[in-house]
Amino acid sequence: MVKLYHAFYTRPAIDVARDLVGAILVRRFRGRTLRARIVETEAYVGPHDLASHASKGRTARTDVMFGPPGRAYVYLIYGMYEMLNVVTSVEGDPQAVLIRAGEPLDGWDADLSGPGKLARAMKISRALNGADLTGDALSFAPNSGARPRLVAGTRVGVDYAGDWKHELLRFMDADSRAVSKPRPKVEPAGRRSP
DNA sequence: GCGTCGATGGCA
DNA sequence: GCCATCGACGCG
Repeated sequence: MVKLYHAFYTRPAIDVARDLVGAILVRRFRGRTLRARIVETEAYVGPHDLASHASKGRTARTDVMFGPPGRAYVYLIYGMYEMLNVVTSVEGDPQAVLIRAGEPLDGWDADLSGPGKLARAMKISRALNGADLTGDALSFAPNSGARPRLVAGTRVGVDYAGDWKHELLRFMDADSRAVSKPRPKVEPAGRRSP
């Protein structure tokens, strides 16, 4: 299967975030392969982005974000959920894309409609923090089907981020039902219940 | 359908 | 003390 390589990740997080919607996440775990079609992402665009962990500076946790692109940044949140991110841009410029939701492939039945649920179901934990995404355990394959109809929204759970909370840096496949819970407040044009 | 709340641990 | 979350629960 075709794999995305370093050139794909060596770009601004906003571009990578948009291009990852529709791409395939491939996880190899104990001899099995789990695949999912990504339907929702968020971009964290640099140290000046107050919603980004990198705005706190380089620490033990955020160290991977400051390293080379094309690696996984996985952290624990709320004491029980792991979040999968992809490091982008160039070394020294901490940008990343959060993988928020996906649809299981190959007849696999799973609920991947949220970043915590996706990571748990795909056996992604902090053990993969820093993992090279061109490697065997975790990788992405390009979108091979029709390009998804993209919609943008504000990022979830970043009310503390000042003006940055209003930025439209969340990208979703408008036609997927697996998009995570806080749905964008978008009314379909020309239709309303009586 | 929507608002509220608690779980649970690492981090600054 | 705060989280880039989730599921359970109460409501009417």
